[in-house]
Amino acid sequence: MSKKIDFEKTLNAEQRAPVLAEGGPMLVIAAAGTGKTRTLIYRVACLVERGIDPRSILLLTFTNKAANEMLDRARMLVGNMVSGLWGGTFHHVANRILRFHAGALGYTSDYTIMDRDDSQRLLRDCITVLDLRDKHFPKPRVLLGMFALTANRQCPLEELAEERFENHPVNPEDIVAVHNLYQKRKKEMNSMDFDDLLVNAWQILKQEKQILKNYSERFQHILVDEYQDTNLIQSELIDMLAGHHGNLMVVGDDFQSIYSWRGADFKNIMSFPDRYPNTRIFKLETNYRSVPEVLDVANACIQCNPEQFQKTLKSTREHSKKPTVVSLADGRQQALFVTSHIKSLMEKGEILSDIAIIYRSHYHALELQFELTRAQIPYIITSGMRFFEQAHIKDVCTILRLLNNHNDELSFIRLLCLLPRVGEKTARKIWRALHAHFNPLLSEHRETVKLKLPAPSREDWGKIEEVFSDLKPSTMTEDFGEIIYRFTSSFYDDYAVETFDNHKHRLEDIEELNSYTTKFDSLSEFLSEVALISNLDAENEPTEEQEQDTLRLTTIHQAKGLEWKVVFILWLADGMFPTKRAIDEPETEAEERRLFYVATTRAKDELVLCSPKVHRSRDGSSQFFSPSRFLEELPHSLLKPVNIAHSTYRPPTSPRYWRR
DNA sequence: GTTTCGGTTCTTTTT
DNA sequence: GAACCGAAAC
Repeated sequence: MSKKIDFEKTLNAEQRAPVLAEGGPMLVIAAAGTGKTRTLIYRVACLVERGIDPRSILLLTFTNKAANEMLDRARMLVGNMVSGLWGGTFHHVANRILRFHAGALGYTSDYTIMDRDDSQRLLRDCITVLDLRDKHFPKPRVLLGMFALTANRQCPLEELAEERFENHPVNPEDIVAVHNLYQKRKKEMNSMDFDDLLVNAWQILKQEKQILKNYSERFQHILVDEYQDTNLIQSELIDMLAGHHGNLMVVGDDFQSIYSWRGADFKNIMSFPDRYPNTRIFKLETNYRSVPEVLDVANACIQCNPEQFQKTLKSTREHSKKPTVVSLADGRQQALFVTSHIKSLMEKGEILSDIAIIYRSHYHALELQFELTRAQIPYIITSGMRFFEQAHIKDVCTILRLLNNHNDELSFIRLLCLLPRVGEKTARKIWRALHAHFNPLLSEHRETVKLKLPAPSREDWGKIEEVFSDLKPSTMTEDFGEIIYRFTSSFYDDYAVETFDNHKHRLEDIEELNSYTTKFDSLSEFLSEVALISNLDAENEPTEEQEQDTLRLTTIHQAKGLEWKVVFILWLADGMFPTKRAIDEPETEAEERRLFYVATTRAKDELVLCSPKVHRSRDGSSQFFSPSRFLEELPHSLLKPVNIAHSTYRPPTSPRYWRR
């Protein structure tokens, strides 16, 4: 039994009010850096301390990282009393519900979760099947974005398509046809994409009254983080679960709503008091994080979004220096400047893990990565290619996925395409010959594949067969890392050496994947996690030496909720940040501004805003930019300008220089 | 008929 | 780099 928490001492009055409140609906408007996470954790701790069974608490977060952090910190407060609490992202919780009840929608509980790459491949095939492949037909990634919006906002796809392609030679009916086929194919494959997880969980609770009753009776206390970024489906899921008892605490900040492109609607937070008439509203406005000079910039920035509900961050910290704006010639000079500035910070005794570089888009940091490597400054990137989305990781996972779900066409195709002289056409033909069903453990199934394969690939197929031929059933449930080991040693090691020039690195990744399996009790659980977690390094606890001394590079989206002593924001140029697409689109531009607000409020002590003038493409062309409107619209007195664009720096002459 | 190879073009943000 | 397209090779 842990000792009593002293709420008086550890929380301020603003935080204490929602933490110690009785039940009922509560809306906590928590501005950046005001202890939002702290409030949620202490609320959980308070409930547990009052004797509430942790199993009746549901804590919904936006990212895996936030969920892990909260559960860890709650554990520190009340010890193992939090075990049994359901905490995680909406997708995790939806998945957990669906594993029990997917049958009600015609799935089996072993359904596969498709990641973005899977969805795009399937979509590409649907377009081909319907004979719609054409230069002017929208790309899979565009369609996928639209499908996600219809799913998460429950609005008709046809209208969305008409609006989106008003002046394009695209027939909205074709888009609907692709969508229908896509939905059908997923079901045949016993697979769900990310949106299906939410929509199907919602569907089950809507149609199966008894299931809804069970869950809503179980979860007597529901807490939701980052509520401003929920979409319609998510808010309805919450409303269904919490509807009866209304013991619902949502925490958020409309200023930090940065996911509307994914269907998030900050009207959810604005209309919360209307949906729950006896809502108590709490406000957290005392910022403990940033020096006043940083908050002045943040406050001034968000003033430019007239539609927002105005509130002002109050600082508790001593005055310090103003944020600097650095004018730079181009991206390379920016990289050089950031690198040398970091070096001088290190000389002053700053540690790397207190510094972060944040940016709008992944490619904004490319030149910097190059320069940091040259300067031997260690860094970790919380963005870009995700660990589990890399080709070699996905290749290895195909056999596990097929063992788990025999209808997983995408994995079957991917597996066969690893063989020489086998491409998509051949693989699909064999899939049809198997009647869209392949159980790797059945020798007759494996034999059918062998007979249909072209001669040059049969030898390699034999190597893959070895993995399954004398597999003990216990291996599949207890030690599926063994399957990965067998697959690599008999087949994939050689394949990797022939296929990738960085095979050594890739094989190390596979070993890491293998050791990761030990954390899981079942194959199905492991595969779910692989699909739902985005980045092994970023979302799991960093190892000690990483935490000790590495610089962090991250997109603003992924920096949400985090803080560093020193923050650099890259590419504050009109057309980069805000992006070209957002300029003169009032709503998107407002969202970009909120993004800038999120970026600035990550800084505790020092904020450095970088504004290069020229972007050099790899083909040698140059693009000129004005400074970001987010800088121009701020009162100039708030910033300290530094101009090094006209120093002795000479831009590179050869574009080839950039090729790595 | 299919796969593979080589050249070209483009990169928002994520579960 | 990776996704896409057209041409060469099997």
